[in-house]
Parts: sequence; structure tokens; C-alpha cells
Amino acid sequence: MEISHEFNAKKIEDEVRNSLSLIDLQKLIFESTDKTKKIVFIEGPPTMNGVPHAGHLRGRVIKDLWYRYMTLCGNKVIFNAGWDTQGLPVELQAEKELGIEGSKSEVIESAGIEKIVSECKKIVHRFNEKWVEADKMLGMSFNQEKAYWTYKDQYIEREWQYLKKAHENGILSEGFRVVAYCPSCQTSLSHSEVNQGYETVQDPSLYYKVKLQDEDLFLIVWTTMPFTLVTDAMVGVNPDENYVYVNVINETWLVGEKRLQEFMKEVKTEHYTVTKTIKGSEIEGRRYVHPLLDQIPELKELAIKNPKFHTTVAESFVDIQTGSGLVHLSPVNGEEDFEIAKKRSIPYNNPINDEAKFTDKAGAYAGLFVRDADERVIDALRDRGALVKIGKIKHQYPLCWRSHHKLLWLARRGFFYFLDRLGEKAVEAASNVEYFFDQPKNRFLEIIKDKHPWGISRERIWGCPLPCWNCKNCGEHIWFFSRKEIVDNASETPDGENFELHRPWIDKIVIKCKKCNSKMEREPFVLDTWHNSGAAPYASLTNAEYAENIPAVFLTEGIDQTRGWAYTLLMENVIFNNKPVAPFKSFLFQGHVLDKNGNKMSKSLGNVLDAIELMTKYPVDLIRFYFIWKSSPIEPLNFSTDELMSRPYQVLSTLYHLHLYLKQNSEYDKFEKYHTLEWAKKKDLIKSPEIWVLSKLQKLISYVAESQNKCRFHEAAKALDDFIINSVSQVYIPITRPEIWAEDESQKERRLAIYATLSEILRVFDIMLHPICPFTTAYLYGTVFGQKKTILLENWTEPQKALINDSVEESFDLMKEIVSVSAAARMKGKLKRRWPLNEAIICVEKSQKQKLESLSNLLLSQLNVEKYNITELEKKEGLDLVAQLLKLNLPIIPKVELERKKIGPKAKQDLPKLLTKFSETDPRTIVDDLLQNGSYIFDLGTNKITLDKEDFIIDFIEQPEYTMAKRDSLIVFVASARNQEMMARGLVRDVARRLQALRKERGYNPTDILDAAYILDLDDESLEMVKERHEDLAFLVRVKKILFEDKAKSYKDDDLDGQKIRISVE
RNA sequence: GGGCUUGUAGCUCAGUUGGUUAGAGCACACGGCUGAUAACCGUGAGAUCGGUGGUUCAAAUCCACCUGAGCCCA
Repeated sequence: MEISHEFNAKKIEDEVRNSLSLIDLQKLIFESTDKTKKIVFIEGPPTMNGVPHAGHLRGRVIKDLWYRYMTLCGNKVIFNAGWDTQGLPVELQAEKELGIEGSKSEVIESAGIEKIVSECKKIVHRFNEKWVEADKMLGMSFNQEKAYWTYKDQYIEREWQYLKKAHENGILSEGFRVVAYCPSCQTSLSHSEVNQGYETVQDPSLYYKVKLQDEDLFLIVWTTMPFTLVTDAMVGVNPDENYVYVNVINETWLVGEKRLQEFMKEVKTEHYTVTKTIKGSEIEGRRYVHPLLDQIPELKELAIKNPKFHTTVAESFVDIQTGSGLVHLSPVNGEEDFEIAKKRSIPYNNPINDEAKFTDKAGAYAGLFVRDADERVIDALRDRGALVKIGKIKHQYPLCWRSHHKLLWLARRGFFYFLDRLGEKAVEAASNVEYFFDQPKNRFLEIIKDKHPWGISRERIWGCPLPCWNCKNCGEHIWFFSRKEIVDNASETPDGENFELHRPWIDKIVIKCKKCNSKMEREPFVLDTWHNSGAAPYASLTNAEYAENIPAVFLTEGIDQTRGWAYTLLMENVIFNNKPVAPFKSFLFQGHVLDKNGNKMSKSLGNVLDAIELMTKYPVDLIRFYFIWKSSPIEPLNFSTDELMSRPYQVLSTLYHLHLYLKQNSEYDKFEKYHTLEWAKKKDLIKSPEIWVLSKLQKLISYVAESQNKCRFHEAAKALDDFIINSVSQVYIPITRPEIWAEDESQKERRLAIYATLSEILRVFDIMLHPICPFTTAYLYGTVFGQKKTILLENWTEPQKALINDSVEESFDLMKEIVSVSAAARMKGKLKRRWPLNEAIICVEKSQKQKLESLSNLLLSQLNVEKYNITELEKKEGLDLVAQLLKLNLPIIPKVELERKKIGPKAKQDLPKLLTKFSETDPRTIVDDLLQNGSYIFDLGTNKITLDKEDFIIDFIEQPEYTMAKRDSLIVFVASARNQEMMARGLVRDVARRLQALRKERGYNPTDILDAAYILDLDDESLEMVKERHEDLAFLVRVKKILFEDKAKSYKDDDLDGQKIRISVE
């Protein structure tokens, strides 16, 4: 590779990708003697049901940054890719692509499980190609050959080991939970699917009454699903709300106070009286009589056996704004209802089958589809005098997004990790992890403290099968946790011993019950896909790798994975080890990527940026730099491509041109490898600019390492940005440029020392920036330095204490500040910086003078003055400062104003006179009097007013022959007068600047010596001055001669402070 | 509905245990510097610190409520 004159980021990427494809980088790293410690990273596998977008890139960039940083720091990092491949999203995509619709059983019947599974694999591989392509473009260092796939048999078998441990330790049990269920598709739906499907629908609005057992009071209960009376177990009230006793004809009803009027209107009852008001909490635990006990024997039995059954419960979730304020609770038909029943150990009946039909246990309702029972329930209530009112209601209710049927809430059997059985192990494991930021830590710990049971089974096809067989005859359960165990216990293996561990093949294995010798059936579940990815630490590694390298030192994923992957990883690892140990020592949660206006990226808004498109269009290193540099990894990031191309571009472009500058100049001077900093130091060629910039570099190295270690990547990137632009490009290069520009052979070693310094800076900088911008740095390192085969084989540089020099840094920074204040002073006096001036007077704080003395030559040239004078001042202000300046004979004129607030009360009606008198008074006399007597007396004729220094605002301006600027405690005066000589030198530089700009415009190289420069139309005085100094000018613009006649081929019109001139170089 | 987080200049972000006049960068205007650079320097304009109320001698900072946004859970 050869460095080109133009910075073309996309071309650089291609070249670097090509050259990397020729070597086995992973091998080189693992064989390198510099890389000693082996560590492992576990990739949180993305689901292969879509293509990568901009949001995915942020996390990948952070992962790769970490990998490269750790590699540079001397580690061998196992950095395998991983792909999440199973689960509902993939399965649904497969159904869609196969064009099959309908219920689960219909799907299975029409397509067959095998076809669905094969389609799932196709989909997963199709999307995977895109992901691998994106990773390659992004420069991800993942080992793709060793990528783990969650659906592979090998992975499944290892995942089963988690189940085995859970089974052994009693964490894994069968249980029930209430899920949203589509009766048409005969499938349960996830929460996100349910949330998609809310629509306004019409439902019955049923009010019925139940009598309390021990009081002559009827509870008025409301529901929109009459059929759930068949599974009724409780009536809920809100403990904090008021309920009223209402006399109606010859009964007393209990209704929520807030709903009383509305309710009475609905039931068309005008005459009623409220006799008593109570809080909901006061009727907790009262027994009521369910009106349909005669129809449902099981319900009656439960009511007889259990005194808590059919009682009132006060629960804060009960909504007082709808219905009657009292709601009936059906544990098997409502999530909250179920939780409450469990909490209160209240039993429940569950007479509903897979087709959502009532079973024989539902007595009079047996065989009916549950929703079709609504009418029958209402009739039965009416017959028994328990019906209060049946109406209709329009409300938001979830429909199945596929079949558009109303969803039902049903209790389904399943397998659970009962996490409460882990005791405090999980909480302890999570507390010992480093999270870098407090916000996600708090949230994560809260979630874990919940110990909510984790339902790990799903009634699906495409997933890791639950290896549990069930005997329908005697109820025996048996678990096998490996292929070998299954095969050893199978009486038939229709697909051979190496059958695929998925459905449908695993379902064909025949196992005979050991107890009754009947044919057993596999429990028809697959595992929650979160269980798949959560098993990655053990399932994706070898036993040895797991034992040695887990807990992993660092993992990172999006903030949404707090409840997702981070949680399942932790829980599974605690279960697996049965010890309070997390599979990660630290976990960084990343904020999400939003669009440039801060909106969530979503398909419906159409603001999702395709990752591959983005990386085709924009330089990858800029994208990477931008993600890292823009904000803290924990914060959400508003992604704007315009912003991406602004500052990040400038940083990389500057870095590139610095390398170019070094290469071009150093080659011209025959700079060799042995011209190191050591060499320069021995020859005493290191001057203050080098000391300064190298000292800054050492501090930068420490700062960047510290920031990376704390995951403050953005702070590291900002420090790198600041150093390369503001210290190197803006200060070190301009200051040393005159020395580089000289061709004097006697100064050659000094030039070589500058190259040695720049080489050191840029090489170290490339290494530090490499984790963020791998392409540009690999290219620059390769073309300019190239000591190692590739930059990743380099080592992170340790800061050298010997190069830190605080006092030179301070002096230098002070000098920069003074030059900046002097520029402000020149600005005020309209004195260009390239005009030489006679004198500068600099006022600094005590003890700063000496610091500047060491830089006197630099200071002279930077200020562009003949001489300067430094004065140290005591830190003072107002009158004291003015007094000090006057005493030191500095060129100031005191400026005095009246403090109106203070003098008002003193002067009162004489104020106008005082103001006139004040305006006629020389400020200097006021200042002198204040200094001598502490006060000044205004003689207004009629009376005298004495003012002291608090009554004045005292400041100063410069004397007319100077121009001045101040900042904090710095004051700089610049003598504004210019003699003929200075004017001439300034003019020559003005002209030179314009000619140089023209040279560049016309494409000449800096080193070319051209024949002539032409200058026309100067006024007589200027012409004379330039003519006198034509040799200086010729040297400055690198031409053989300066001509003042019209002989050039073409001219450029230019403007020299108002003079219209024509110039040319040829 | 609940939990966690967040709102500072047109944009992107700093702002320490509460403490003088709330800071940078980008963009804008004017001027300057420059033969590595799409850089940089100076001056200017630009902020009721989301809103309301409270605690305090003193609030961007602490508390309460309201409001916009994000994530998770229901």
C-alpha cells in the first residue's frame, strides 16, 4: 500500500479489507509472544429474522472496540460470533413464506413440521448472510468460522445440561400460567403480539348479584366475559375506594361510590337510598354464594371444601372507574386473577381444553366453546334471579393479529424455573457485577429481586425441544439430558441414532414407560428462545473454555437486554452452578440508537437505516468514530449522517494529512529508522515544543486507557480529537514548520528530531485510535510505519513518566493564551497578525514571568513583534488594579463611571449637577484623589458631595499608541505604530500570502521552484516597498524572480486592503 | 397502570458536596491565520437550565406535583 495525496476513506477501507484477507490475523495474534493472557467474550446473539440496521451497529462497534483494545493490551481474546436462530419470530416468518395460514394444527397438517423446520433453517441462513456481510464491512473481528448457532444439535445437547442442573436442584417444575390464547390458531401469544392487536370491539356488559353468606347484602359484580363465571373464584374490590350500601326496593346492594349514579342510570333505577359507606378494605374476606353452583359440581365442591373460595378480596389493581366497582375474578382466565389466587392460596378449577371448549368438569356447560357459553350463563343467572342487567359495551380488546379472533386468557400447563427456590443466590451474583453506570444496575437488581417464575416452555415447533417424556397411562415423567441417554433408553429410533434433535424427529423416538411399559410421549414443548441464548456461556464453549474463562471479564448489549439476555444469562448460570456466580464480571448496557430527531427507529415511521446501505454510502471508520465519540454508551444516541460527516471527518482527515506531511517531509530529508527520539535526545535536539507535545501525549495515553477501562469511550474519543487537532495540528506543526521549511544542511538534524517526534506521536496515536477506527489506522500504520505485520499486533503504549514535564506544559499553555490575547488586541487595532510590530507589553500573574522566559524566541515569533516586556501583577481589580498599572507606568488611561445605585441616595436632588460636574472632571484626578485620600469631593457650588471608592466603577483603557486586550488575569498591549520598514515587511507577507494561495490554486507542488511571480496595479508607495524587498518575496513564494510588468499568460484579480491588484505565478 | 431513566443555546453535549457573571463544540455574522487539513484563532449574537410550587441566606443542582421523551414490565 502506498499513501495517496487525497484522503479517500472508502478506498482505504477496501484496501485494508483486501490486505487483511491475505493473512490469518487470528492465528498471528494467538501465536504472538506479546499476547499472553487468554480471555473470552460471549456474543449476545442477534435473532436471524431480519437484517442489521444502524441500531445494531452501535453495540457491534463497542464490542469490536473492546476486542481490539484488549488485544492491543496483550490478550488473546476468544471472540466468536453467535446467532440466535429459533423461536416464534422465525417460525412465523416460515409460515408466512410457505404461504400457510390457519390454526397451529392446520399448519402442521398442511405443511408438516419437517417442512416448517427446513424453512426456518433457510430463513436463518438467508438473514445470516446479510449479518456476516455487515460485520465484514464494519471491520468486526468476530471469528465467523467458530460462530455458535443456537439450533445446532451440539448446542442443544449442551443447553440441556442447564435443564439437568435445574431438574436436579428442584428449580424446574411443571406448573400453570395464564397466557393470551387464540382459540382459532390454538396458539398462545406473546405479550408483544397481544399489544399489536388492540381494537375497539363490542362485548357483553353483565351485572349480576351475589349474596353474602352472613349478611343480607348483595354484591353487584361486573364482567364483560359471562362465561368466566364458570371459573369464578373471588370478587375483587379496591381497598382504598369507597363502597356504598344502597337500598333498592326490598334489597340492599353494594356498589362502588364513584360508579353509583352511572350504574343506577344503566339499570334504570331512580329510587334508591344510600344507607352506609365503607372502604373496600373493610369487606375483605367475606364469603359469598355463587349463583350457579347447582350447574357446576366441581365449583360447588371447591366451595364446600375451601373456606377461602368465593370470598371477597381487596386488591389495589381493581378499577373503580368501570362497571360496578366490584369485579369477579377467574384465576384461569386472567393473569392478575391467577397471581392473586396463588398469592392467597385460593384453589381454582380449569375445565377448558386446547380447543377452548369446556370439559365435562364444567357440568352444564360441557362441550361448549367458551364464548358460546355467554348466553347460557346469562339465562341461568336470569332463571335464578341473579341477573341485574345485561347490556353491551365498546372497549379496547386484543384480537389475534393473524386470525383476528378475540383472544382469551387461559391457564396453560408448562414448565417453569421457580426462581424463588434459588434463594438469594441470583441477587448476590448480580450484586457482584460491575455495571459501569448506576442506572442499569439499579434496574437489573430490582428485576432479579422479583424472583418471578420463568416459564421456559413454549407450545411451538422450532426450538430446543424439552427432553421430557410423559406416560399418559400412569403419569410417570422421565428426563434425558443427552442424545446418548435418549438412544440408550429408546425402544425405537426411526431416524437412527444420529437423528436431528429437533421436532419432528425427536418426537418419533419411542420410549417405554418403566413402570407400566406403555408408550410414553414427549412433552410437546420447546424451550423459550431466551433460554437458548442464555445458555451461550456453556453451550457455545468447550468444557475447558467454560471452566477457565467464565465468568467472562466483559459483556455488553443494549439496554433492552436488562430484562432479556443479561437476565437469562445470569439466572441460567446461577442454576447451572447452583452458586451465586454470574457468567460475567462486568456488563455494559448500551443506550439505543434513535433517528436524528430523537424518535425511535421503527418500520412504521420508515426511519430505519439499513446497516449495509449506510456502510456502503458512508466511511465505516467515521460511523464507528461517530458512535463512540458522540455520547456516553449508556445514553440514547440520535443518529445523524450530517453530523457524522462533520467533526468526525475533520478528525480523520487531519490525522491522514499529518501522516502525509510527515512522510513527504521526512523522505525529502532522508529520515531513517534509527532517527528515534532516543537518538534525538542524545544529540540534544529536543526543544520546548517537543517537550510540550510529548508531555501532552503521555497524559493522553493515561487518560484514554483510564476512560476505556471505565467504559467512558466517548471521553477517550474526545480527548483523542482534542489532542490531534488542537495540540498537534494547530500548535506543534505550525511552530515547527519554519524549521522544517528551511533547507539549511546545518539544521538537518534538528529537522530529523522533529520527524522523530512526529513519528512517535502519530504511531502511538494510531494505536490508541485503532480500536475505534481500525481501517484508517491500519492503513496509516501500514503505509507510514509498518514495523509489525499489522497494527493489531502492536502493544498499547505505556505512558513514559520521564517525558512528562508539567512546567514546560504550563509555560507553553500560558504562551498560547498570551498569543491568543495578543490576537484579540491586534483585532481591535485592525492589525493583521502577519504584520510585524514593534513591541508587546504582557501582564501576567506573579511567578509566571519566569515560565515565559524559557520560550522567549518562540514568543517573539508567535507574537510577531520586535521585542516584548513582561510585567508581573498582583491579583487585583478595580481601583487597586488601576493604581498598580499606573505605578508600573503601563500605557493606560483610567476610566471612571459612577455607581448609580450608590450615589443616588447621597446626591438626591443634586444628582443632575453631580453628573455634569463628573463629566467635566478628568478621571485621572479622581483616581489620584481616591488613592491619596480614599475619597473624592465634588464641589457643586452650593454644597459638596464626598464619594468614596465604592461609589465609582473604575476600569481602564489603553493609551492611543497601543491596542490592548485582556482575559482573566492576562493583559496584552501591542504598540500599534508601524514604521516604514514594518509596513514594507507586512506588505510583502500580504502579497506573499496571496501568491501562495494562487500557487495552490494552480496546482503547483510546495517544493516546485517556479520561474516568476507577477504583481500589477500596486499603488506607487506599495510598489516601491515591494520592489525593495523582491528577494525576500521571491524566497517566500519559491520563485526565481518577481516581475512587475504585464507579461504573464493569465492573472488573478485580488484585493489588498482595498487595492485592486492582479497577480500571477508561472 | 407500575418501575428505571431523561429534558441545559438552533443542534450535540459539560456543569463537582447547592455558592460569584451557567461552560464547550457545531452551525450563524464579521474579522484574522494558513503551502498537510473539509483545520484553526478572535469578536459578536444566541439560554426564563421542560413547567409550577416548596426547602434555603443561596437552586440547573435538593423535595413535591405536572408535562414531553426513551427502555422495561403489566
